Amino acid sequence: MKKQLTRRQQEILDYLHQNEARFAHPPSLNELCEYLGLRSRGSLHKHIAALIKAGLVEPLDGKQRGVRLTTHAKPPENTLPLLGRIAAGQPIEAIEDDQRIGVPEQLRANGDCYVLEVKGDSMIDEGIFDGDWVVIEYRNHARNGEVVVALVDGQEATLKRLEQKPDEVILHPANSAMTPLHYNKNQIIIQGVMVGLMRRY
Amino acid sequence: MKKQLTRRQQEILDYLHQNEARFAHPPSLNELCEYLGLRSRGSLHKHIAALIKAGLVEPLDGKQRGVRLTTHAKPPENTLPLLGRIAAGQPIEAIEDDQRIGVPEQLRANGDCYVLEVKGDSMIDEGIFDGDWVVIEYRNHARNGEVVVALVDGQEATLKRLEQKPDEVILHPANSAMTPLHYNKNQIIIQGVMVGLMRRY
DNA sequence: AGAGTATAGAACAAATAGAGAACGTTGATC
DNA sequence: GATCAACGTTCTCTATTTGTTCTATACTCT
Repeated sequence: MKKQLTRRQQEILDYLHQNEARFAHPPSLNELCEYLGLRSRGSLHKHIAALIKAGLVEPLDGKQRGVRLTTHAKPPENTLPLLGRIAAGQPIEAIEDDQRIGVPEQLRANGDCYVLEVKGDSMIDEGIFDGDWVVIEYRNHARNGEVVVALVDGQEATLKRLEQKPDEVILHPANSAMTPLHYNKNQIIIQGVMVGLMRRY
Repeated sequence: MKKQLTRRQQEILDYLHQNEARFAHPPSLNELCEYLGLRSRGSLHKHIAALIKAGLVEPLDGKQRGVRLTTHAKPPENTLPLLGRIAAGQPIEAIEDDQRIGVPEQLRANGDCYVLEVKGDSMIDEGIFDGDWVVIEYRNHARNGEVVVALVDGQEATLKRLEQKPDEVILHPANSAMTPLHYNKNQIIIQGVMVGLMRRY
C-alpha cells in the first residue's frame, strides 16, 4: 500500500539521490529551495513531508539537521556481498566495507551466498580465471568433485576442487603446472561451495 | 476478457514501451500529446482509458502522476533476452519465444545486449565452457583480440576470437585440438561482441 | 449507409504547486 | 543567561496543471 509519488516529489527525490555526494552536510530546506529554484520553504516542506510519509526521507521533528534520505535499509535485491579476493594466499583478502555486487537468480543456490573475486590462475583449467567473480554458498560440507573455499590450518584460504578420502583430504588445483595437495582431515575447514561464476570482458 | 487493441492504441503502447527510459518522470497526458503529435488531451485520454481497461497501464484515478505502464507489462529489470544457443553450427539455434535471463549490471556493455548459451568446447582454453551463458553486445565491428559472434557465409554463426588482417579475417578457436579458420573479408559478418560470461555449477 | 475509430476543442473539478507570512524551537555567540 | 540568526513547521491564498467528460467533426473500412 505504498502511495505513488507526484511528479514534483519524484523529481525532488531524484535530485536528492543524485546529488547525495555533493552535499557536505544534509541540506536545509532553504538550501534545497535554492537548488530547486523555489522561493518558499513552506512549499518545499509539503513535498518533503510526503517523502517522509513514504518512508524515503528521515523525519526531521523540528530538529535542525537537514534533509537526509533514509538509509536504504534493505540492501537491494539481486545483490550479494562481495567479501574479498581469494587466491592461495591469506585467508581472504577483505575488500572495502560492505561492498555488494549484482548476481542473477540462476547463479545462486538456495542457501545464503556471497561473492569472491578470484586471484591467480590456480583453477584455470576449470575455466576460472584471474579476476573472475565466483558465487559461493555458505556450507561446511561438500561432496567430492565440488569446488570449495577451503581454509587450511585455519590460516590460508584457497579455491580448489575437493576430494575427501577416508583419512585424508586432497585439494586439486586445475592447472597443469600445479600438483594436488594432501592434508589431514582436521587441517581443512570448508567455508563454502562454488555455485556460480561471472566474468567481465 | 482481453480485448483487441486498435492500431492507435497499440502504437501508443509501443511508444510507451520504447521510450520508457527517455522520460524522467511518467508523462502527463499533455506531454504525451506533444510527443505523439496530438492536440487534444481528450482524444488521447480515450486511448489511455482503453489501455487501462486492458490492464497494460496503471489506472490514474484523477490523481496527477502521469501515465505509467503496469509492472507486469514491462520486461523485468535486470534481464536480457536469451536468444538461443551458439556453437559452430547453424546461425543461431533459437530458443522458445521471448525467454529472458537475469544479467547483473557489471556484465553488460553500454549498448544493447543479449545472451547466448554456449554449445561445444571450441573456446575452452578461454574459459568458455559448454553450457555457459555469454553476454553479447550488438555491434558490427570489433577490434582484434575481441571474442565475437561471427556469421560465416550468411549461414553458420560461431563464437571465436577475431583477428582482422588487411585482406582476410581469421577466427581463432581457443582449443588446442582445433585450428584457426581463414576467410575472405566479405564472408564474415560480425553480429556482436562478447562482454560478459556466466556459469552455474 | 453505417459501424468502428480518430481527432479537436471546450468546459469542469480536483489535485498539485507555489508564494508569503507568522510562529515556536534549536543552537551558537557574545 | 540573553540575543539572534537559522531552521522546521503551519497556515492562508492563489495559480497552474492535470484527469475527466462531453460534443462535434472527420476518416476508414466493409
